[in-house]
Amino acid sequence: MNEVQAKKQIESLRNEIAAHNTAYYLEDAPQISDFEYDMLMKELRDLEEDFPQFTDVDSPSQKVGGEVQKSFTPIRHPRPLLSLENAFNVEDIGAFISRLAKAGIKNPLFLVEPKMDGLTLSVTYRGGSFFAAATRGDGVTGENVTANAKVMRAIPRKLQKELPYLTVRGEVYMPKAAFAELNAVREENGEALFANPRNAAAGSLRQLDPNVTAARRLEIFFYDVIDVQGIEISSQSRMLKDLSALGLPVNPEQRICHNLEDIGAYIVEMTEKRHRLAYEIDGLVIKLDDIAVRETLGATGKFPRWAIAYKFPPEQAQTVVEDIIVGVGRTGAMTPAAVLQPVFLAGSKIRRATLHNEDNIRDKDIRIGDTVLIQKAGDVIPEVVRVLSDKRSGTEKEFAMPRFCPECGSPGVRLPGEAVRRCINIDCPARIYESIIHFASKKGMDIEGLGPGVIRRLLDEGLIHDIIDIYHLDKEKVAALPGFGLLSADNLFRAVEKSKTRPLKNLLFALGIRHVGEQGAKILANTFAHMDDLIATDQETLTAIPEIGGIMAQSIVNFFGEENNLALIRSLAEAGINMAGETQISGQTGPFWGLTFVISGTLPGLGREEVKALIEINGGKTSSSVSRKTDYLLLGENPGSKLDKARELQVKTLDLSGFLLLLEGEGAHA
DNA sequence: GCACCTCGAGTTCA
DNA sequence: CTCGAGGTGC
Repeated sequence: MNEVQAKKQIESLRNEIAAHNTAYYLEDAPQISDFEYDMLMKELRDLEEDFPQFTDVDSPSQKVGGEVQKSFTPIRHPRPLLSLENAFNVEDIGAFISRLAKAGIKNPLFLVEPKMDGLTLSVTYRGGSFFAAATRGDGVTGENVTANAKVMRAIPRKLQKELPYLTVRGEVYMPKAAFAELNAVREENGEALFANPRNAAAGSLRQLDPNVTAARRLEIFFYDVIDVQGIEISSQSRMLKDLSALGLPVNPEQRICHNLEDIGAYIVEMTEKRHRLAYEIDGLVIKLDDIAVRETLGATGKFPRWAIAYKFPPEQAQTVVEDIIVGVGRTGAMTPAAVLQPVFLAGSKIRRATLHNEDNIRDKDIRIGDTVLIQKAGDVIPEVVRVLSDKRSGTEKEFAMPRFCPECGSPGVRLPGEAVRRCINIDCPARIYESIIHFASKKGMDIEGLGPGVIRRLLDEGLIHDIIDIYHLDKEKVAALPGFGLLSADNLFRAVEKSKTRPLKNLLFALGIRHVGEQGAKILANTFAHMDDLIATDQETLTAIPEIGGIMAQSIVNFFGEENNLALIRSLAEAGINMAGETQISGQTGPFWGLTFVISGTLPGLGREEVKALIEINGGKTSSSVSRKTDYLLLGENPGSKLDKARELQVKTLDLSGFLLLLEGEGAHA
């Protein structure tokens, strides 16, 4: 094809796609199938790739799957969308029921529904017509996704009855089959795959371009009325019938239960049945059916008292340990990992699982060739639960921890009383590589664009050998690297330049002094006015600092006793890196003064570090684990074991909206 | 010396 | 998130 033909073809494809895009906005306009639409798009992309001279930012191909969308307008919910307390076993539900009994509720009636694994959407109708839709967001403020919800066929434009006003809450999901189909197409097109239907649904709904949403099959089940004029709501079961009569999709799978036994039986039934459902569920929601009774209960902290969410136990899978390999970390720690026969588990393909240390392998008696049961701890990190020993054939090989570093051959030493074996060679290539990653990381010098991949290449090409080389890179040589250009080399240089002004605490963390982590670095940077003061100090002075004991002090003194390290710091100073400490934030002020927070799970909208900074600015402290001294556990999505601990110790919990309310209200000590 | 808080270090997949 | 180990208070 010549240029002229290509240009013509590209234009006509763009027009055709644009026409279909507009058609999606119009009711009952003729629609092409998802498949045809994708094919048109693919053809356009291919052509644009072959003839980049015709590439145009306005092309419909550029609007799909591009950059992360950030321009949805925030919408404040009329009433906060509360999240539910979680139950992980029948005992938790038992406790929930006894709490109800204690509150004087006799013969309660429960409505139990599947807990859809999707994303919450609130939809508003005015005069019986679709008006707006918003995501849950943090519960108080969501994102306006009206344009996208409008193209979802599962959400009716008009209700069967003309209510003056209705805001309902539902869960958007992508059926398993649609998810599989979508991923198959994406794979064919060489696009990134979605990990699971929920991510696919979320990704499809949160699109700048509603055409993408329209092309995906999204469904919704409604299950709650936030606000209504025109009908009386007396019970959950009645409400579901009413919603259904209005033409809103409602999950037919639901059951009335009278007691813990009923609920337990339903859990058993659904645990088995859930794999046969067309959509994914991650638990069951147990609600008091009677709305009037609910109102006598109200809400505790941030959860309504009248409902609880049961979560299925983590999915487990069987696989075979094909090998056990040993990696070497920044400190020389030799960490064994199981290479697994790839297996799908909870939305991702698992190939490896950490085995922590040699003792763990011995305790669980894990051998190469064993069939093992794995699960994801906290829904993310795979772990070997146990060996299925009756599947042993006798050909399995016992694993022996190597005595020498697999990277450099130096001895690996295990100190008495320690669980890990460490490579003792300070110049071990693996250790240098990991040290540089640590140095450039976010909590370290925060050099954007200098991640593991780039560092690997710079090392391999001999452009860097050590940390200090980062500040003496040759721009032309970087630009000449495969995959690099003038622009990316320039960006890297700018990021390196920017890192020179980081606060001292970042530098101290970046240096990777043993036993000095994020917290330790912060304390040191607040105590010493300058790096030179820290270098000149002695062990005694260090030990006198709160939170710094003998071992940490020793480690710090040792570090600055090494000529290599001093030379590195001198060179860094010459390169212009900031060495001045921070003036301590003083004063006992802020709404959170004296309060300790622990964060669990992922927080929608806000990053963990941002929340942490927010707490500290307001005088509060954050900690990584729940204890009796914890004032609040801040709950994100999918909280892990910290929630169990908090419940055990009766620590108060907050979700993000409750947290923000606390901050605004300044009633933190009430 | 012990119990209990905290922190550090390593980790998986998209 | 989990594990191990350092720091502190009793």
